Amino acid sequence: MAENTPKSGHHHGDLRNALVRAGIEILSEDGIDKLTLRRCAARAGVSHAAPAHHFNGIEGLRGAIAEEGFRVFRNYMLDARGGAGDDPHERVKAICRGYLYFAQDNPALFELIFGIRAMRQLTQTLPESPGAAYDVLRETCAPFVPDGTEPQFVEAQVWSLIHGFCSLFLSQQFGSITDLGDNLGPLNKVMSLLDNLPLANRG
Amino acid sequence: MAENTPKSGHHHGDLRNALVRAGIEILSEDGIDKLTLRRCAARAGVSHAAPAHHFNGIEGLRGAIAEEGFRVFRNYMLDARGGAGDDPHERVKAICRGYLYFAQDNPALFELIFGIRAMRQLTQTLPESPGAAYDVLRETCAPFVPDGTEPQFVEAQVWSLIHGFCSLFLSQQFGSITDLGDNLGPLNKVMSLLDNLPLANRG
DNA sequence: GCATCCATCTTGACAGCGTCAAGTTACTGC
DNA sequence: GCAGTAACTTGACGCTGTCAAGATGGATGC
Repeated sequence: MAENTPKSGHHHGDLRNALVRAGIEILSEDGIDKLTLRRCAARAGVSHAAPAHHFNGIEGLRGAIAEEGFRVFRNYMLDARGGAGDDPHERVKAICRGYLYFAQDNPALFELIFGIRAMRQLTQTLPESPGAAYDVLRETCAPFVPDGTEPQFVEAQVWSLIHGFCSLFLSQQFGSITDLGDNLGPLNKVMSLLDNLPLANRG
Repeated sequence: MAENTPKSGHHHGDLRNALVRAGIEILSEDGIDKLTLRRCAARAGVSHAAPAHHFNGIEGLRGAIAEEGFRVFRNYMLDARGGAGDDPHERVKAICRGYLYFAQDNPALFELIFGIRAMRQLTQTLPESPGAAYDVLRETCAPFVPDGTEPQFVEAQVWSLIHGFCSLFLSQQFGSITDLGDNLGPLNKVMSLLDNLPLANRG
């Protein structure tokens, strides 16, 4: 990332990436409420108005951080799926595990990229990042969509289930059944709804 | 509501409820970003610092509005379930329909009460309101939980599925398949995951 | 009937926020 | 070496939540 534009060394050199990095640090240390242009500026050691110049306002900064967030998110799913075998059901459950691990490890980042109005805006203004993450879902769900039919339905089933679970998990709605560190029991139980997902018989 | 404390007519008489009402109006007219203490004060015709006195800060105001939101939310589920018959699967799908209708009719209120950190806080500081709504889920899921076992698992399955669906719906992730006003096709398809939910055989 | 108390609400101030206009700095192209 | 321009600073503005201090007026005690 930092090697992307190393030679554009005007004053700071790589302020844009420094600000994104500062923002991610603030997110994980202080939470989403403390993610402000001025705090990012202070942490990067520049004036209070510098970030606005690079990102065209707070929404631009959040978008840039979200891009990085989607990249991390996608890697969580890919890593989890890499450890699964070839069984299609197992692969779906694997990306869901990655989804949950990402939420658990990066709660504020999850909130930033999956907040309702944030997500709506992101899919419109910079669709590539969520798109690349969605592709992982699409590939993994492919064995379940019959040839010639729309894939969105199966994808919506899987996505709704895991997204709802993670959102409720982060807001501590499963307090009594998910307060253990890596007890995946509740996740597995919820995900068992997908056990009956029929495989498409391909011609 | 207004009749709850009619006699405490000091200066304004019922400022607390007036502020909650103003807040709900602002939410539906201008969105969650515009819900501020000062705007509520202005709409209610009082000084800028009056709301803080009643609600002990912005979080208190949001909590009071959320209480009302949960009441409305619960009624949406009850209304939908009232129109369903006795079939347990149909009743579950009915409350999910109510869940979605609530989200559709009150997107900003949905965001207020179901935002991740908001929800976490609400279940701790004023658990009665979300609790009353949760009871509707619990009752409706009861036919699926075997005697003597924990009900949380089935509840988590249903809740995750519908909560995820509504969150993604509100953030327009199902754009191409849910842009019709009352086309419940996508919801029904996603909810069909629950068709195989086994009924508990009661002794 | 009157004094007192106190909850209710107002006023004024403060720091932090995003944003904008104007100015300064330093690299780049010629 | 000079002009042009991108990068960044400075200072100001209005809006936000919060706090301290003051004003108001109904309720209570006598």
